[in-house]
Amino acid sequence: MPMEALHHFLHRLTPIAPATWDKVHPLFTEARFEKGANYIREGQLAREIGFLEQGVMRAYYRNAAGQEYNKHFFTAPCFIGGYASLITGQPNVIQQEALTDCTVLSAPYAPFRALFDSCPDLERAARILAEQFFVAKEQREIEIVQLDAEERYRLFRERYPELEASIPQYHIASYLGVTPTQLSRIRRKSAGR
Amino acid sequence: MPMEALHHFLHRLTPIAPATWDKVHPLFTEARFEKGANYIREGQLAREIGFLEQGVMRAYYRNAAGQEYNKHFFTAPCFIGGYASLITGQPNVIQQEALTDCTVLSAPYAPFRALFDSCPDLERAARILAEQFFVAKEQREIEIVQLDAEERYRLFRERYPELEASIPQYHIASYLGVTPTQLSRIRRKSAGR
DNA sequence: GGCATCCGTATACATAGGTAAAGAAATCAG
DNA sequence: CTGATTTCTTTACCTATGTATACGGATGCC
Repeated sequence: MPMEALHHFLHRLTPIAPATWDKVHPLFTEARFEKGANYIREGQLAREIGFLEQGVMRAYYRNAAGQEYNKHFFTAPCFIGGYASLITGQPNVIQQEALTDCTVLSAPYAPFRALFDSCPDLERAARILAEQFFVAKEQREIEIVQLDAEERYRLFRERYPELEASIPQYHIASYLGVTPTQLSRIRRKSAGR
Repeated sequence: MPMEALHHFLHRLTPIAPATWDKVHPLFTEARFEKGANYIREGQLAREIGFLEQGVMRAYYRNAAGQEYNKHFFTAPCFIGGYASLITGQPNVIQQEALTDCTVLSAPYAPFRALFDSCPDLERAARILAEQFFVAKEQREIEIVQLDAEERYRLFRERYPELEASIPQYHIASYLGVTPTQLSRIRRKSAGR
């Protein structure tokens, strides 16, 4: 089956009728993004929903001073894209960049969402996905506020054991909300263990 | 119409068929919570979904050391309840406390969610609600990480102009992620303006 | 009115983490 | 291999904010 990973991912959210899948999958087309390429850019309206088949991406926010904050690391398989912009119709404030060579399935969001009317199972998948996104965000909020950088680093290593060795440390520092300097101090301190 | 505010709130998310509303509203019962009362407690499974008709509540997280972090202020009308716990089935880690006398419509979540099967419009409302929750969380994450406490205070005052005068400042400090001491310093500094 | 409690503010000190700059190490291009 | 570039670490110094504590004003109870 083509787009096996996407089909499987949706199915784990909720059972998807074959008739629904027949309408969904033709919307998606495959594209490659080389390491360093941007999937979405800030300032534009998001119009596509993406599914990361292979690779690692980062979603980041860049403030007026040009400083970047790594909001999230996407590791395949998962949905990507400017979700908040898709939902609100406001210009996107998040950028997403390939940290490795990536394969992405991409679909225009308007016809995808239009399928919700005739495919309640697809809308259910979207509901569950949004709920999971919310839960993840809530958990991250508590981690940011309650844990210090050292504990957040420990959690990061547990959660993304493969990532640490494969991406630059300044990206990790940015995800943790500290400078590379501080991450280096933390690493030195915990090196004994 | 009874439960007018709830009906109106749902309708603003997406049109709700009369037949759907006829199944939804009997699930809800009204309850009063006096200032200081808890709506949900940590450590238990959330089983109810609530709708705040009147009043102000705070959602807070309490860590092992007993320190509290005010995650959110609910101002009627809005949904309340241990949303993450309802979704994941994991024990609730958030508490919600009435900051003023409150009126709440409460429904058991299991039969509410069961209506999604026969009422796609209700599932759509739930999807849109979850999406809005996610967008709000994403925005708050960026505020926490990108803004310093002084700017977050300025934002808080813009966003909840009535709240500042009506709740203790230590609750505001906790929402901002600083101590009352620090909020006091910030207030002194910006008093000139 | 008088007392107790709670809350906001102030002060002194401690600490996590930022900034800047430089050196060390690793990676990459030719 | 070699030089250039990028990344990681270290150091010195500085700032924001936490902790602990004390004080004073408000509020409420008797």
